[in-house]
Amino acid sequence: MPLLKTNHIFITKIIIINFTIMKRKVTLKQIAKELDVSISTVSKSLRNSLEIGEDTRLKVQAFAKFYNYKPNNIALSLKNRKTKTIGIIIPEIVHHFFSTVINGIEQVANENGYSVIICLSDDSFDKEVLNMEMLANGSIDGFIMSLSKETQFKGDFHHITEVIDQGMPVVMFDRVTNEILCDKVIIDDKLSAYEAVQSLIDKGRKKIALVTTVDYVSVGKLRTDGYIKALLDNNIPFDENLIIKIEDVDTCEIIIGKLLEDKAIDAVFAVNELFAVICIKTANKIGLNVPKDLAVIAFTDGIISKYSTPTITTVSQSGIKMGNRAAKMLIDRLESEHEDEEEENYKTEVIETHLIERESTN
Amino acid sequence: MPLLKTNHIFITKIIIINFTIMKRKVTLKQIAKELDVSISTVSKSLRNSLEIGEDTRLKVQAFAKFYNYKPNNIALSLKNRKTKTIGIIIPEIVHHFFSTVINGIEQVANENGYSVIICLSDDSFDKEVLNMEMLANGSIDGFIMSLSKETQFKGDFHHITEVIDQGMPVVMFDRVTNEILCDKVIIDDKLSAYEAVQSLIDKGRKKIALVTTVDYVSVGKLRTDGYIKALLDNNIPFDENLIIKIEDVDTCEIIIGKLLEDKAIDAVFAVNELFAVICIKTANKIGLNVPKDLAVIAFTDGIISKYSTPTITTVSQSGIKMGNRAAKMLIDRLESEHEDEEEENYKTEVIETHLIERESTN
DNA sequence: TTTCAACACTATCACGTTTTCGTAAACCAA
DNA sequence: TTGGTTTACGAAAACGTGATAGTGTTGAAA
Repeated sequence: MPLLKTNHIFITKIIIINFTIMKRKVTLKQIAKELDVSISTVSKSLRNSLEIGEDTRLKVQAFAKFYNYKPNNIALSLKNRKTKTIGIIIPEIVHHFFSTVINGIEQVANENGYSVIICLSDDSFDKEVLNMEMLANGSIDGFIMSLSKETQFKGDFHHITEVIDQGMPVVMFDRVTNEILCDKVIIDDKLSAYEAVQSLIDKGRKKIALVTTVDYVSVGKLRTDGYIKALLDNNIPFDENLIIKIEDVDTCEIIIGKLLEDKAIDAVFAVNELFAVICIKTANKIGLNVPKDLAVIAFTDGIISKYSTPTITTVSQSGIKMGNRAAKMLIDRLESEHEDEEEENYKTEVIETHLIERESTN
Repeated sequence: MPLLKTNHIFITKIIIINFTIMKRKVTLKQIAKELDVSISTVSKSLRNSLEIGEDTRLKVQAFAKFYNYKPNNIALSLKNRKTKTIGIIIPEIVHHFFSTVINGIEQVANENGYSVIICLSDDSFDKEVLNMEMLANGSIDGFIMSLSKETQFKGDFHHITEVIDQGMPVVMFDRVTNEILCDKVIIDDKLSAYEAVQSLIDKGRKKIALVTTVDYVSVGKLRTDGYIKALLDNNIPFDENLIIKIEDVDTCEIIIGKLLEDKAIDAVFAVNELFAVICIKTANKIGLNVPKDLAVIAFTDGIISKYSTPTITTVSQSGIKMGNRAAKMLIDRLESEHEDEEEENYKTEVIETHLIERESTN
């Protein structure tokens, strides 16, 4: 109690403690003990409650400041039953699109005082389930996720239903499914593909191939639909042999080579920029000039398209914007949830895309 | 109590509860109440303690399983005073190298039951400090980080010292500083640069330019040292005008163009693949052929080098491996910390690099 | 019959907060 | 003096868990 009576004693005492506990995180309890008051008094003083007399209040505040007291997040999380943390589950992170989405999420999250905790499914169903279960046990307030390939293939979404049933909000983006009711952020894959193919047709291309993924990936399917619709709307016969579905990136060069040589293609629409750049390289090898002999458009604008030679015309989907929107939707739901319990009006937001014309189409 | 006497009643009861609390997360307390035993009994039953009679034990386990009981992570974290979570702080995530490091960290973390929580500094000192303070208040057990440009520029590391003093282990990678004592994972930037430049010299290149970042970025500085040493060791006069330091990526093309046109360069060593690909594109524009007229080597092997035309020879530093090692070091320290308090023998691990020869050097 | 152990469970505390409620002491009016 | 209102603080509960330390009943050995 005489501790703070004079500045001198105050300082002395602090230095001693300083050496003793070595700046280790200080708690309310320790402050209380040191200052010979109750924990409640310390807590209230730090929140500047008028319940506490000014002397005590200032004393506690000074002490706490000196020790750099910060409330323990875990304790707060437990007490408030919310963690101010968003869980992100994505198939992979070494991927331009996904990392831009994370960036977008992180921006909005940070602005609103949320942290993000990231788990990778590696496109594996089991890892996706495991990670979700792990995070769902109290670590986070809500999910933002994009489905793994395997999950889309299996069509098993029980792990997602489960967390939603537990009252934990989920926002899905890009690779979504109709079988789950929740907020979603997507682009209009079909329309964007349609417009891309239409732009090729407008430039006089007649025989347009599609290089896509296997069917169960939702976006691949939708983009294929858009491709077909564009052809049919322009009275171009649809030839199934002009669609190739890549399963393994490492061996796809051969398949693409065959396509280019055998079919007298004059344009390629690729569902991602990796496929597109491989097409260009393969075309060059067999003596085709891009864009003269072969026009190439890729879905998803990334770093490759920008720096490839020739640069690649792409359908740009802003990952940042998707991330921003997804985070906004999730946080809105988290913060409103208290007021009106269970007024589930799920929304699906569509992010606009636009064509970035570069050298690979003339 | 008669609840579980017959299967019929058991099921009925469960369905009723199911409708009532809607699969909301169940706690020990709720199970205890429902089964009319104490919380301790439930807890012990679930950990299969022999203290509890078999009947009760099985009953509790069945009930818990049905309700998909999982212990609350936050409560565990508070109790055990560890979160099983690793905090990662990096300058940016939309960056091939950093995302591979995250991937590497996540692998090892997951194998050891850890989650990762990621914060981006956006190369800003303030954001780095803020994020660290946020995470240091109990959210994580330790840090893995790479310094932001601004932090390196300011040379202010008090936020890092602070968390280390609090007893929280820190592992730094790639962009590190000698001013902080902690575990580190780096590559031998100087040696790797030396070897890259030497390989250019071995191929007969005489006038080798260096395209690098501003000096305060630690790795940029080290790579410059290696470049200079290689030149001198080969009796090639070192010309300061052949070093250009890029501050702004968007406007650097002009500077690079000037360099190529004015100086009759026959090779470029770029400290990252972005600079390298810009060099190639600029060279092409002014009529230089890569690799005939100009050889190009880049530091850091990424997606651009692989798909650029021509493909780019690079110094490969495995981000995955760096991430693996960093995570291993951190976890080792976390798990051993209890046994021998403060036996701080910090290590610096050096990840080997190797040259990946591609088309941009002949 | 007493004593001791085994059994099967329960009470309590601690982790670090915040918050609600309670209560002495002091002051004031009647 | 009595009753009532401030003032200034403290006790305790709660969040969910797990460990430690009980506790009451039963059965068996002495």
